[in-house]
Amino acid sequence: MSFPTAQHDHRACITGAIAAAEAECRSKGVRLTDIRRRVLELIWESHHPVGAYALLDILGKEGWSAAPPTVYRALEFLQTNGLVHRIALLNAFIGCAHPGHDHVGTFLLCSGCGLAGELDDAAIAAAVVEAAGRQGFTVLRQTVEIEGLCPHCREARAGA
Amino acid sequence: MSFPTAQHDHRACITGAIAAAEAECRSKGVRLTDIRRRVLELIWESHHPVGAYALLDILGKEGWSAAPPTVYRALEFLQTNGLVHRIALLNAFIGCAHPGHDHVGTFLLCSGCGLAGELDDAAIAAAVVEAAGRQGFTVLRQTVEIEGLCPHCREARAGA
DNA sequence: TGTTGGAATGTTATAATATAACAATTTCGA
DNA sequence: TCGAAATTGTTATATTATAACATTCCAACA
Repeated sequence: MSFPTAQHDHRACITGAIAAAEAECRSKGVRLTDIRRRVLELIWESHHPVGAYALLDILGKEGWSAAPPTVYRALEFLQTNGLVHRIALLNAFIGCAHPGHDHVGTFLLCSGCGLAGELDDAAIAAAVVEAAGRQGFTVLRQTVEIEGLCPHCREARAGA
Repeated sequence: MSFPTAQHDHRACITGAIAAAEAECRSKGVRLTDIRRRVLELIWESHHPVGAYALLDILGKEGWSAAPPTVYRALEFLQTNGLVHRIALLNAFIGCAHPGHDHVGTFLLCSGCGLAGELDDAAIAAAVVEAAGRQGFTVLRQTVEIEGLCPHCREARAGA
């Protein structure tokens, strides 16, 4: 699973994600340039899905020559290479928990705290393909975004 | 099912949708005003999901005093009352095929022709709740958007 | 029947998200 | 080193959505 928990080591998580991205890019023969790597790091450093303009602000403060296309290009590269996902409901981006491993993007979005987690659930994907198939529809890509309450926020709400 | 087929009577479909909306609003004690009804009709008249600004253009040409808030307010009302759905991937709106009947929005979006259909599949919804539940996550709302090829476009592609 | 209060709409301005188009620079193999 | 392709810089603009406040409408009530 990958819904963030309190005790996970976020620093190590970022380092690992970058290392995995480096490996993935090497194996694909594509270039994880400075700006692309930095955008990926920023996305992983955030505890929530991040918007393009939030990334842009940070890059600007860090001294990068940054305009919207700078960020959107980096994001496009990262998406194309399976390193980040775009959450359509939020217009925001989140690091991919399983780069390289071809998979469907399924996300849990907590309405309480804003945390997001990626789910890799074969049963959902299968049910989607099955239901679509019954209509003669060929599935190319699935977007499953689940809004609700994470364990922590549910507790908090129940307690109140 | 509700993926549009060639032989369905679109005119009758719109009339029925409006009648259902009237009934739904009456039973809820909310007002389907002229502008709200017209927006709903325009959405049903379109064979594809429609963007807010496309609606705005049409309303303008029809002589309504229309600015963005006009349309967005109508859309918000229609969404709140379960009469239209917003497709997050397209920033566009589609008539709800099952108003009144509380349900999850699951959509088939054809990448070939742009047609969209609504699916009401209990198995997908159940799989989502099940998978989320295993993470201790309480589901409030599901967004399932399935991109792919409708039967017609698949044929066309295969033939080419 | 007049009035009054909340709902709905009008209007102007602007925020937030995303892309087009073209120039300049970098990279990397031939 | 040269040249083509990829990447980045830069300016401008398109697209989607909301804030804020004024005005109008409408239904319930005195």
